[in-house]
Parts: sequence; structure tokens; C-alpha cells
Amino acid sequence: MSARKQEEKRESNNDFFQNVYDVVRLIPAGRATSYGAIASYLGSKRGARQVGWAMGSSYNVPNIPAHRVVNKEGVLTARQLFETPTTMQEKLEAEGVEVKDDQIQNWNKYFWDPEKELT
DNA sequence: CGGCTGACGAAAA
DNA sequence: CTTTTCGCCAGCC
Repeated sequence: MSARKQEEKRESNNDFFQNVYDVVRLIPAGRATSYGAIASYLGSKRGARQVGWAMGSSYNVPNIPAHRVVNKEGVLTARQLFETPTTMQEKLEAEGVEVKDDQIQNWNKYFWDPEKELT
């Protein structure tokens, strides 16, 4: 493997994580986005898994409103990873997001797309 | 070093 | 409609 390619990969990796955290921090209260939207915004359309994985590592990164990131259906798939299985929902509801049965109601209305909102 | 896994998602069958 | 497959890629065994 060439040094150049390796460097590209290193940059990409570093950047990806930093960008994920950065974008997540930009999500306004009362709104939420999806892993896929973030991945797409970062250029890895099929890298939604890595976004989720990156978020999973965000427990040691401050100021990460992880509760505002759900899957593309508005389902709180990550609630198990919070302090309690209801923490995620409670935080969202506290911000004015309607959540029922682990799913955000009016998802289309609360959905925050970085590609559109950040221009 | 090789294989498996996973806060996902879109396309194919 | 449901199920399967593949892409993504860092970390763990």
C-alpha cells in the first residue's frame, strides 16, 4: 500500500469521526437527524453504520446530543445504550419532540437534514 | 493476519 | 409485501 493511499485513509478516518461529532453538535434542539443523512452529508452514502458506530464511541466525547440521532425511520434504536432505556425518549420529549413506541411522530416535520439546513 | 460484529440503509430477489 | 445481500470500516478476538 502506497504512503499516499495510507495517508488518504488516515485523513478520511479522522475526518469522518470529527465531522460526525461536529454535525451532531449542530443539530438544533427539538429536531433530529438520521445516521444515513449524516453519512450522506459526509460523502459516505453507505456509511451509515460507521456513523452509528462513531456515535457509540461518543460516550467519551463531550457535548454530543446523541439522542437527536435516530435511524431514517425516526426510531430510537440507540435507547438501550443510554443510562436507561427511556433516557433518549425523555430527552427528546423535553425538547418538544413527540415520541411514541420508540418512534418519533411527524418524523418528516422534525427531521433535520444537514445537506439542506447547512447549505 | 483473518474473520466477525455493529446506534444503518438501499437495492435486489 | 418480506427477506436477503451488499456496502461501509474501526475495533475486537
